[in-house]
Amino acid sequence: MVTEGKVCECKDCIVRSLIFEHVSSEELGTFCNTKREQFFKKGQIVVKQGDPIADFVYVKEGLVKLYNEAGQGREQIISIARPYDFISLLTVFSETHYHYSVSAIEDTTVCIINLERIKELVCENGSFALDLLERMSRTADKLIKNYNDINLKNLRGRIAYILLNFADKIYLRNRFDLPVSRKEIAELIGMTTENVIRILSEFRKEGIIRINGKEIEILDKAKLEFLSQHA
Amino acid sequence: MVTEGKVCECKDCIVRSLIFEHVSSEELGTFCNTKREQFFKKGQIVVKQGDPIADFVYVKEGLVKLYNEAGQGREQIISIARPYDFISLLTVFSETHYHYSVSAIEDTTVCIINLERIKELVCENGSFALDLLERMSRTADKLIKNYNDINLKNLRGRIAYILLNFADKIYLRNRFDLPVSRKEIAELIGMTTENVIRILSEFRKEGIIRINGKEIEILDKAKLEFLSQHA
DNA sequence: AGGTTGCTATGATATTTATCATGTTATGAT
DNA sequence: ATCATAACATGATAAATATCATAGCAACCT
Repeated sequence: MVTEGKVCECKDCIVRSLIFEHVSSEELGTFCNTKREQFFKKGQIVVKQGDPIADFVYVKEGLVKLYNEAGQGREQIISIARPYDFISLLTVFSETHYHYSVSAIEDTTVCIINLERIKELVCENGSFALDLLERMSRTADKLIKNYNDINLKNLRGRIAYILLNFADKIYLRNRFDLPVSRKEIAELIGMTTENVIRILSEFRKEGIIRINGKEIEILDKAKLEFLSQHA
Repeated sequence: MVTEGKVCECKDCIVRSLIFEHVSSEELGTFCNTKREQFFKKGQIVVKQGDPIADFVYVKEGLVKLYNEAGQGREQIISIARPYDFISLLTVFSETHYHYSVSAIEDTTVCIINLERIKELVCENGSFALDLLERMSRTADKLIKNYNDINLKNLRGRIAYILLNFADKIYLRNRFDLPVSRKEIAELIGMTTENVIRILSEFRKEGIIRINGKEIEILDKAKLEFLSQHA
């Protein structure tokens, strides 16, 4: 984990207020002295699988992917995280080394807090502890639901699902640039690269989407929703 | 959730000491007054998806399955939980209704604590809060790893994997009675019932296992381990 | 004890998905 | 601007998995 970075200009950081709404001004001041921001360009590694865990990290701005390097150069993408999502939440309290890697898929700024500080705050502030339990609970639940949803779908359903996810959850519009390659989409939803390309081409031929390189425009959202639900 | 049950005879409950090792005798006394045990016969439902969440539940003795009723009468089994595993951990802090059902797959005793009491303890006792974060973190991490492992395997690898899981993690021996049907195995590892039956038959013909109805004996563990890793 | 339902088992066939090969285009480095 | 590499795209074929059908056995209910 890169340890340099300037101290957070806290008054501009809306992420902080969402996370630490139960923290008093005094406690907040303490954090401001130690919290750091780090900027990563698209493609850079934020957290490396196997590195010792020292920090609590969350996304302030940008987009990252969480992935598992499964051996033989293979990757499995676990999720794509955006602002307000925690990155390392699921392992930092139970392991000494990161189980996943995190890298930026768009230019990204993360906030970094020493994990010991977080643990101290958990011990001192019950409301904060409960809030953290809630966020961890929600993150885990979402992942499980996602895994189960994906596993029930055929290949067309999966592509429909992920396109709708980009449109409705990440970019909030029907026209966007994919932040990842076809290969990475395959790693995220458990297909091969060629099949991702084929299904996207089918959707283009069927007039469901328009493709211009990385740029995707959804033309028939109702059809995508149908495919996502009934596949 | 069934609400009747006799008060816990705490001195016999080794589960309690594992979970609440940071709790003082005074706090423990408070819990003893409110914690309840409930017995469920194989097949009975412990927690029903959609029911409002009021309790914190864990397995004292026996075996349960966590499952998602996915519509059209279909189930997806998320995991099998045994003593010391939490059952409802992943949703109780972030939702108002259970996202999963839980039912006993062997005769099972669970301990039940009112969730508000747990939340109060989280607020009062920082060490307990940290311990709970660690357990939740570990549970979630295990599930994610399991999903990712399973998704990389073909059908023979999945059957090998689940048989080894029963042998090494649940029954701690190479000969055991399956606690679930072939259909439920299919729901756990994402296959069809017929394929589970076929692969088990293949393993029997290849001399890898011996099958006697629900009773399974592993004859060639090295082969199973190989199949689990290279499929 | 008998009947009903669910589970197990096997065979045949259909469908889905992966793999391999080849060519084109885009991107990044020099 | 050029070259090399990676990504995208398409076609053909193989492999894996699901589906459908049928029969026998086990478990549960009356």
